[in-house]
This record gives sequence, C-alpha cells and structure tokens, in this order.
Amino acid sequence: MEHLHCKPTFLNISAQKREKILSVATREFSENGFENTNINLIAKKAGVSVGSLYKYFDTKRELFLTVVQAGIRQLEQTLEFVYQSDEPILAKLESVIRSIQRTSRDSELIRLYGGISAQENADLAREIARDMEGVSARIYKELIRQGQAQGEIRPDIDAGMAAFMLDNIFMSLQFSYACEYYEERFRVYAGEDILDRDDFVVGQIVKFVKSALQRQEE
Amino acid sequence: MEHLHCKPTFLNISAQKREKILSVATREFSENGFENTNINLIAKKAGVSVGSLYKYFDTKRELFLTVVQAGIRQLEQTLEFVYQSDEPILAKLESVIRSIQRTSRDSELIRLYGGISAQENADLAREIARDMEGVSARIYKELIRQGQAQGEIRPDIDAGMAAFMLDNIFMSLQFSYACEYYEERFRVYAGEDILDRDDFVVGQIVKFVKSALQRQEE
Amino acid sequence: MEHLHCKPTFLNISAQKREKILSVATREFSENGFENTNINLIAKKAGVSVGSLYKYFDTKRELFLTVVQAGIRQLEQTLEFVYQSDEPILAKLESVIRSIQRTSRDSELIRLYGGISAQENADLAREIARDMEGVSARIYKELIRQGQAQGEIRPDIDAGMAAFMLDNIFMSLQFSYACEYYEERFRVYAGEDILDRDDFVVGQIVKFVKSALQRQEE
Amino acid sequence: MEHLHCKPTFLNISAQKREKILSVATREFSENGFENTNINLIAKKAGVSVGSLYKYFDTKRELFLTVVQAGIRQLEQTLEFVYQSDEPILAKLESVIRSIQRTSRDSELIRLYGGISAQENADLAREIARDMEGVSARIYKELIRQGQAQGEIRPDIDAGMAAFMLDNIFMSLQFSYACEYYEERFRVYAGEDILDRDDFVVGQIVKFVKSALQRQEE
DNA sequence: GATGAATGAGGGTTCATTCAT
DNA sequence: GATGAATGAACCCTCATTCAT
Repeated sequence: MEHLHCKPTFLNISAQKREKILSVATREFSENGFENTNINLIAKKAGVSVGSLYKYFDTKRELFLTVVQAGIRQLEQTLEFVYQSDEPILAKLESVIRSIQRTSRDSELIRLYGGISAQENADLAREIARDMEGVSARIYKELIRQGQAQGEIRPDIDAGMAAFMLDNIFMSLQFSYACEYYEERFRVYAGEDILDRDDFVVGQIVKFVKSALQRQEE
Repeated sequence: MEHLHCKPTFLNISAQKREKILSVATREFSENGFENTNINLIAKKAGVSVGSLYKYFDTKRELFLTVVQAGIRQLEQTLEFVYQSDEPILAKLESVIRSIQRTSRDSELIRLYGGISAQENADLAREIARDMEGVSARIYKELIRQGQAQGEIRPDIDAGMAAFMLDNIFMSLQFSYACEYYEERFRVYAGEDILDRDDFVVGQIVKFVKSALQRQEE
Repeated sequence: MEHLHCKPTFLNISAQKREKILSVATREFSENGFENTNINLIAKKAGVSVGSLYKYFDTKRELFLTVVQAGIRQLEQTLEFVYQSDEPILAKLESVIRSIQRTSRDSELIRLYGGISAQENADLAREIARDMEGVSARIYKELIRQGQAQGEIRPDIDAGMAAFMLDNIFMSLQFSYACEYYEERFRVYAGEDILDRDDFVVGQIVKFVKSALQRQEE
Repeated sequence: MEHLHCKPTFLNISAQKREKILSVATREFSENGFENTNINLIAKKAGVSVGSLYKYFDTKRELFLTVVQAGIRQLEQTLEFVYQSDEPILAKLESVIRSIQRTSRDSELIRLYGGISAQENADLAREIARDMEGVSARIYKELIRQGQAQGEIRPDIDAGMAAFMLDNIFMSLQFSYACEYYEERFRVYAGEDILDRDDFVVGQIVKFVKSALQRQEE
C-alpha cells in the first residue's frame, strides 16, 4: 500500500546504522528544510560515506521521503494507541490533545511536516499527502462514525468533513508547539504565556470541539 | 507597528515599477518557494537590474518579507470588509468561508504562506508571524467579543482561544484550496470531488463552527 | 611479442565466463567510450562481482586493453583469410573493402578503436598502436611486396608507405560505417544515401586504389 | 549557416579575454579529452571565474563545441589559401600535404578532432561533423571538379568520392603528426624514423595520389 | 578464490551578492 | 541612481578501487 522510498540495500544494513541515518537525517531536514540540508553532512554525521548513502537512497529526495514515512509510522502508533483505548469518544479527543502537547514540543517530525507544504516541493508534497493523511484520516473518520453510531456525536455532520475539521485543529496545534512561526502565532492569539498553560489550552479546545461535534440537546 | 523590510529607495520609485517588482516576486516565490527562487530572474522578469533590486532590498530575505507584508495588507482588506458588514456575527463567519473559497484557489499569496512555516526560514518565519497574524487575530477576537457581548456566542470560552481555533480552521481551509499538498489531504478526508462541492463544504463548516461557538441552549 | 593485459587469473576461469566478460565489456566500452563506461556495471551485466573483475584486471584500463586486443585478433583473422586466398593482389583489395562493408556496420570493435585515439588516453593509445597495427601492417606490406614481385604493383613506391596509405583508406572506411561522426562525414562528402550504395563505393575505391598502385603503362 | 555555440555575452567581452579562454580551453580539451577536462580549472587558468564561464557558455559541451568551431575556421583558412593559389591542381595537393606537416605536429586542434569521434560523444560528434567537414568537403570537391574540367584529373571518378578519399588520406596524415596513437602507427608502417623524413613522405604520397587521380594516358 | 558493501575525492553547475562604470 | 558583469562558495551525485568476510 505504501510505496518504499529507499533501496532494498537500506533494509539490509544493521538496525543501529539504519536508526542513526534516519535520526541524523530527520534532525537535519527538520532544522534546515529540504533545500538547505546537505547530504554530505548527513553522511558525515551519521558516520557513513556519501557513497553508501547513495547506495541506500537514489536521491536526496528519496532519503527525505523515507524520513517522512518513518515519522508517519510513529504518529500512527500514538494515534492508534488512543484509538484502541476504551474511553468514550469525546474523551479520546482530549487524550489526543494531551498527546500532542506532550510529543510535539521540539518535535523534529512535526517541523518536518511543517516544511513539506512548501510549494518548492510541489510534486514531493503531493506524493507524501496520501501516505501521511491516510493514517489519521482513517482513524478520525472511524472515531466519528463510532461516535455517531453510539449517539455521542451528532448524526447530521459528514464524517469525512468532521474528521477533516478535527485534523485541521490538531495539525495546527501540533505546529503551534513545534514550529517557531506557529508558536509565535499562538502567542499573538492566546497570549504570551499560552505555551505554558497546557491545561487551559486543553480545556478550551475540548470545550470547542465537544460543542462542535456533540448531538445538540433540545 | 509593522517594521518595513524594504529600503527607503523602494518607496521612491514609480508605483508602476514597484507593483511590477512585487507581482513578479510574489509569483516566483509562491511558485518556487524561498530557496528555489532566483533573485536575478525576478530582476529580469520585472525589468530592473539586480543592482537596483539590491538598492531596494538588502537581501533576498528582505524582498521576500516585503512581498509577504504586501500580501497581508490584501488579506486584511478582505477580512476588514466582512468585519464591517452588518450581518450577525455567525453569518459573518459564513462570509469569511465563502471569501476563502473565492480567493484562495490558485492564490499565490496563500501558497506563499504555506511555504513560510518551513523551518529552513525559522527566524524569518517568526518575524512574519506577528505582522501576519496580528491582523486576523485582532479582527477575529473583536468578532468573538462582540458576539459574546450580544449573546450570540457563548461567554464561557476564551476570546483569544476561540479566535485561534477559528484561524486554525480558516488557515487550513485556505491551504486546502491553494497548495497541492493540502488539496490532496482535503481529498483524502472528504472525497475526491470535495474541491468541487463548495456549498457542501460551507454548510458543514458553518454547522461545525456554529455549534462550537454558539451559546448552548438548555 | 604482445604483452598480456589481464592477470593470469583471468585465463583460469571458464571460457564461458571469460567470453561473457569480454563481450559485455566490448559493448559497454564501444557504446560509452572509455571514460563513461562503468566498471561496476560491466561486472553486474557480466554476472561477476567487481571484486572478481579486479582479480582478473588490475585497473579499468587493463580491462579495456584486453578487450581491444581480443578485438584485434578477430580483425586479424578476417584479413588473414583474404590474404591467404589465391586471387590476384588487386582483387584482394576489393575483397578487403567488401569485407569492411560487411563487418563494420554497427561494429562494436570499430567503434572501440574510434575512441582510442582520443588524447585523454594518450599513453593507453600508444600502448595499443603496436599491437593493433602490427597485424594489418604486416599483411598489407606483404601484399604490396608480393604485388611488386609479380609486377602487378608499381615498384617505384615504398611498400611501407603504400601499406600505410592503404590502411589510412581502409581505416577511414571502417569508421565511416561504424561511428556516427564518420558516417555523417561520409554523407557530407558523397551524398546522403552513400551508406546504401555499397557497390558504387567499392567500384570507386577500387578504381582509386588500383590507379594509385598499378604499374603505370607507357 | 553555422550555429553559434556560445552565448552572446561571450562576444561582448574583450578580444584578449576571449582569446585567453579559447586558448586555455583548447589546450585543456586537447590534452585531456572532453570527459577529463575540468571546467573549473579552465576558468582558473584563463583568469576568469566559473560563474563568468557559465555566463558565456551554457554547458561544458557548448564551450567544447565553440573551441572546435574556432579551430575549424583556422583550418579553413589554410585550405582556402592553398585553394586560391594558381598552381596546377595536383601541385596544390602537394601544398596541402606540406601544410599538414608544418601545422599538425603538436597541434592541439588536430588532437581535439582525434577525440571527437569517440562514441561517448555520439550526439556531440554528429553535431560537429557537418560544420567541420563542410569546409574541406566543399574545397576538395571544387578542386577535383576543376581538375576534371581542365583535363588534369580523370573524368571517370566521382568528385564526391574522390574528395572523400583525399580527406581520408589527409585526415589520417594529420592525426599521424599530432596524436600519439597515430604517430606510433605511422612508425609501425613506415619505419621508426618516418616522422623525420618529411620530403620522403611528401614524395610518396604525391606519387600515390597523383596516380590515383590522374587521367590514365593510353 | 569470490563477494559486494564501503569509500571519498572530484566536478559540473547555480545563484546571492558586489562593485566598477 | 542605475547597471549587469563578475564572483566563488557550495552541493548533489558518480564510480574506480579496496578489503573484510
């Protein structure tokens, strides 16, 4: 289902070396963006030769895509964990928000995604979108549908659109804890100290989202 | 309040030449991203010499910032127009959404912003955030407060956080109509034809946002 | 007399593998030239490891030289065959020309030689010259001398120089049927369809060479 | 008629700098061949920046083509000079041979051509062929036709094919004085000291060519 | 002897910026 | 002020060769 961006050789090397390469590459890409990341530097920092790197990945782009995909799988696990819990649907949303607060700060992964949308990587971007969103889209939609089935969530809203709105909110929140631009924006909206008021943020967002999704009592 | 990123000389040249430079630069930056945009090419396409460009802007970065700021003022006007109308608060939100659908498609401006968050421009990003968000933050907060004062909007939600949530949704929506990555993501969530179902989208989002903000009747 | 360019190990492997390596290498070198030919690719296509290739040949250069020498032996056989026939001397020349037309088209071997003279391989080139030309030089000189002894060829011309002139003509002709550059040149001189007029070409060259070599009747 | 391979900017710089670049490039290309020639080194040796070089020529290939074309014009002039003289046709051929002996030794130009036929430059080669051979083809054919008209040259030979044979001989001779491979080959055929016996060589070739072309007396 | 993963120097090309005119 | 030619550091990628297994 999801296309592999590395060459088979990459899968044959020791897990340790593989991790090292991915972690160095993740850091470099997330810190400098795609264009400003130096492949030769990644090689040096990862303790492998450029030649080897090019044995593992055809191009800089393929390495980048691999790094992104590896990140997707991590996010997937977090989401999956919340999804599997037996809290009521709306409580799960709170768990997701708290998980975002916990994991997004300084998250290289999230910063990585922040840079993907850049038009300079148009084709690359499109290629990632499906892989990347496929995961959360599936889980969020599932959650919404379950909620609707159980009467927790209003039936008069489209599951896809509701999931889209949820992800919009969560994605923005992730960026707001990970990328400087969005941190600043968060402060402009919610106050200079907002990044230190996690419980307040959770409370407010939960209130907002719950009202948005809850079956309207009348 | 907002720091000027061009040199004074830029303000002395003919309005026509100034517009030409900004429009060419906007197109180039939005199409290629910051890194992949060639200053010399902008000069050529705008019909000025590189030397002149560097008389107007200290660096590529400053030109970029100027382009972004010019864009902000445009957005500001759209928002301001909606804000000034005498519709009820919640109807204004619908106007904003429709305005997003009308103006964001193929919007060079929005694409430009999509690329800003890239970490490669970390410092640059932060610098833009205040200018950029200052505008909408002010207007959205104002709207929320008015709505709360008039009883249309629930009083138990923080105006800043509510404005933040609104902007999260609107910003994501803008990207979803302007940048390939987000277009794709939109399709993944809401169906392959979602970009052609504007009324449906408006209806769903309005429903979502209204419930989220509306005073809960009981 | 002729120095061996491979290591002894190359002679110990199976004839089949040896042939495979030589045929792949011949194709690659003739298609891409010396510099643009990739040793690792030859190894892969020939079904041996690079390591082995370097067990058989010290350097890329030695492999190339071996390929060239193997080719020389093939050419030698063709020439030898004509030489051994019992046609009159001048008829043998026609046989050589026809043989060139038959064998040079798309000949990897000839293309290979076309690339040798390149100065980038100065030392390499010199090294090949003796081996390569030793063969035809010997046969052509022999032919001339026999012709002179039998009165068919004028005695007032130096056998070495005459052989040299013959080879100049034949070599140029070979390239004209094998290498794009010389094909084009042939067309420029003799018309766009010259490569399809083999009998015409033979007739003209025979006429030219015969007059040049024949004892002048008076 | 002949396509220009440099950018217009190259024609705007000082003749001195232009000459310097061409002479350095000619030397480098003829000594190392196309592949092994380093553009950055040419820039340094010519006293210009790489950036400038790339302002004058789009690619390494274009620089190479320009160098080759500049050489063609030089050869053209030599040939044209002989052609314009009022010697009898067959005497002109002797002049050409002597001119080859005089100019080809260590000729970077001829070495350059020696490397062109290499298959590695297939497309490049074809592109040069027309320009390059157009010149001599035209002059040689003209000479032959004049000779035929004046009764000096046999009428029963095709002018194009005769010109082709002449060029084959002259081209081979040029290489034999300029490229190591062909020098060696020359020695193999005509003796170790052949490169020092210019008059002998002239005499033999003239004899050969005259007989080949002369109207047969009977 | 055979393997093939690993090496790393090297080079064509780009482009932000400068500065002499 | 305007020009645009000149600069040169920087980077992705290739591939001949080595060597541990």
